[in-house]
Amino acid sequence: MVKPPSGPGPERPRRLGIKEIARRAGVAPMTVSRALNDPEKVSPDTRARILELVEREGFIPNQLASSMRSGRRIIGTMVPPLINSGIAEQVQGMSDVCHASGHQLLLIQGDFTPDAEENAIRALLGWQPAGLILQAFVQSPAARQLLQAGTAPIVEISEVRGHEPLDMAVGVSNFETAYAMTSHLVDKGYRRIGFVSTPVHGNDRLQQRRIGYRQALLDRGHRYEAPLEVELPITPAGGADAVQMLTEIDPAVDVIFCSSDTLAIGAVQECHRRGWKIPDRLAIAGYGDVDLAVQLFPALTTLRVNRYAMGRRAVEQLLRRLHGETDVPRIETLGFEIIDRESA
Amino acid sequence: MVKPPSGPGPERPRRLGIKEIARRAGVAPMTVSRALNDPEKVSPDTRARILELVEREGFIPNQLASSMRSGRRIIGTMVPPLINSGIAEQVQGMSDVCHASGHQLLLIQGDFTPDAEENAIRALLGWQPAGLILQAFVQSPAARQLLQAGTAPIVEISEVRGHEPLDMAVGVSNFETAYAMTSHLVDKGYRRIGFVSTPVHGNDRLQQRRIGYRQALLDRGHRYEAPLEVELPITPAGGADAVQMLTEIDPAVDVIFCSSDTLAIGAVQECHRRGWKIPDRLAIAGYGDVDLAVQLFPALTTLRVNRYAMGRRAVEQLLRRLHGETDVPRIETLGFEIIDRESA
DNA sequence: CTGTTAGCGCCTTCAG
DNA sequence: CTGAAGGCGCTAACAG
Repeated sequence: MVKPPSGPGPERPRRLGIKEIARRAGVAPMTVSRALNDPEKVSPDTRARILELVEREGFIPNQLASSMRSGRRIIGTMVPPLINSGIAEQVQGMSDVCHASGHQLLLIQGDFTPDAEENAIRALLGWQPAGLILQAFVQSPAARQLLQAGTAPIVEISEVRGHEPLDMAVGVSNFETAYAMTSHLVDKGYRRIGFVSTPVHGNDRLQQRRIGYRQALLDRGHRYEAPLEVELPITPAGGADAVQMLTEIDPAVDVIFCSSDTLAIGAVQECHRRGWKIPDRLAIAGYGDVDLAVQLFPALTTLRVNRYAMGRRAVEQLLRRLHGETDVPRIETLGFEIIDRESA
Repeated sequence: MVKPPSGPGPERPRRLGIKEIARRAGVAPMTVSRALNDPEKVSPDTRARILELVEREGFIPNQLASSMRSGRRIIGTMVPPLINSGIAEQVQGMSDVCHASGHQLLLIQGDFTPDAEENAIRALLGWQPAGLILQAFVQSPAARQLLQAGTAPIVEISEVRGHEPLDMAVGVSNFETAYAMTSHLVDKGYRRIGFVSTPVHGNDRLQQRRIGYRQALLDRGHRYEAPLEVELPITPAGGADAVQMLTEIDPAVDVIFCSSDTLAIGAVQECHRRGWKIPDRLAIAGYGDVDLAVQLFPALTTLRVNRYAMGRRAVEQLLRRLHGETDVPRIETLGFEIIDRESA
C-alpha cells in the first residue's frame, strides 16, 4: 500500500452540481434532490423542468455526498482470486442483485495472508458499506474484531457445517456434497476410491469435503491400508499429478474423486495421454460442474452447486436485513446435485 | 434498477470518528487527520499518542468524506461477464495495481445492451472515480458523451487497430494476432483452414481476428470456394458444433482455428468423441492460452496474450495520467506469442 | 408543494 | 507544530 493518491489536483472543470441545476431551474437545491429521489413530492411541471435540465446537462448526482448524508449503498466484498474457479459466477450473481437494488459492488480480491486480509477488510470498511460479503476465509483475529465492531451486516459464503458465522452465512455443506459423491461412487461399484484436493490446511471447505469422503467410505465399510488421498494445487496439472501419485500408492485404484473439476479435467487429460480408457481403466469424478464438464470427452461425472445462486442469495440476505426484516435465517444452506455422466 | 436503498436507517451505534479520537487524545481533529496522512508534520509524541488510540479503537477513516474533500480514489470499471473468459485475469491485474496504489476498484459487470451500458456508466460516474477502465464496447452515443464530458481519464481495454479511443487504450491488435496464427498454420502445411468465432457483429476484436485470418489467407494465396467460417457461441459446445459444421462445408478441412480456447477445447473433445486423431485427422488451434491449454490432450496450440498484464497496464496508464505525466501514450499495444504445441 | 437550516466526516487553508 | 474556520455535495428535518 502506497500512500493515497494525489492531492486535490488542478482545478478540473468540475462537473456541475445540484446547486447549479437548481439555480438554472429557478428552484432550491432541495427541490432538485426531491425531483430525483422522490418525484411524487414535486409538482409535475417543476419536476418536468428539472428533469429536462438534468438530462440536458448530463447531471449525475454525487454518490459520495449522497451516501454520506443518507443511506449507504456500497456492498463490499472480499474474494479469493477470480481466476480458475466458480468465484466469477458468484461475483456475477452478487453483481446482478446489487445493481437491481441500487447498490454498488466494491471488490477486493487477492490471495490473502492474514495480514493482507486485515488490510482488505479495513479498506472495505472505510467505504462505509451497507453490508459485506466475504468469500475468503477470515483468519486473523484482528480482522474478526474489526468486523464485529462494525455495524454492517455480513454474509460469509462458506462451508455451513461446523462453522459459526460472524453474522450470516450462505453455502453448502461440503461434508454432505462429498459424502454424497463418495457414496454414489461406492454404489456404482467402485472399490478403491482415491481423493485429491488442494491443501486443506486452513480451508474448511476442503477439510469438510475430505471428511465427507472419509465418512462415506467408513459408513460403507471401505477400508484402505494406505489412505488414497493426495493434496495438490488446484490446476489441471495437479489433476494429472494425482493420477500419477494415486496409482503409485495403489495400482488398483479404480476411481479418483477430484475435489474440483479443474483437477478432474487435468486427470482426464492425463488418462488420454496414457492411453487409458475412462472409466474402464480409471474413472474420474469432479466437483463443480463447470461449463466444460458436459462437453469433455468423456463427459464428466461431477457435482453441481449453483455458485451464481449463492452470490445472489448472499446479497439478498444482506438486503433483507437492511430492509429491517428480523426473521432472516442466520445460515442458508443451498442444495446440490450429482451429475452422473460418463467419466465415472 | 429499483429506487435507492433505505433511508438513514435506525440510529446504529455509529463507528467513532476523527472528532472523538481527537477529543480523547486531547488534540484538534485536524491533528489526528495529519497524524494519519502526513505523519511527519506532527510531533513524535502527539503522533504516537494518536496512533495508539486509533489502533486501539479500531478507527477507520471514512473514505467517503475523505474522497469528497481531497482526492478521488475510486477506479471504476465496466466489464463483460466474468464467467468464461480471460476477463477474470484482467480484473485481477487491475485489482492488484489498484490496491498497491491505494485505490479501490468499483466493478460493474453485465451483458450490456446500449441502454444498460449507459446506466452502468452513469452509475460509475456518480462515484466520482479518479479514472475509468472500460472493457466492454461502448456503443451508445449518449454514453460516449457522458464520458467525454467528464474529467476522469479513461482507458479502454480493446482492439487497438482502427479504433479511435475515447481517451487511452490498452490492448493487442487482434488483426495481427489472428494474422500471425493463420500464417503459422499455413507455414505448418495446412491447406484448408477453418475459422470459428462468436458472432462478430458489434465486436471489433472478433471482427479484427476474422479480418486478420482472411488477410493472411489472401497473402499466402489460399482461396476457398466456400468460406470456411462459422459463427458460434463461445462455449465448448460451440467448438463441438464448429467441427460438425465446418466438416460439412468442406470435408477436407484440415485445421480449425478457434478464436477462443474455449471453442478449441470443445472442438478437441468433439474429435475424441468421433475417434478422430488430433492433429492428423483434424488439427485444432486456439486463442488465449488458458490454464488448461497446456494440460489438454493433445496439448493445445494457441496464442497467448497476457490478460493479467493488460489489466495492470490499464490501471498504470490511468495512474500515470493522474500523477500528471504528460507523455502517456494514447495507445499501448501489448505483445503476444504463438504457443506451438501438439494440437496443430 | 417548496424552501431553509444544518450537518454527514473529513481536510484545505490560513492563522497562530 | 497545532488549531479554527469553513466547505466538499447532498439531503433529513422542519418550517412555511
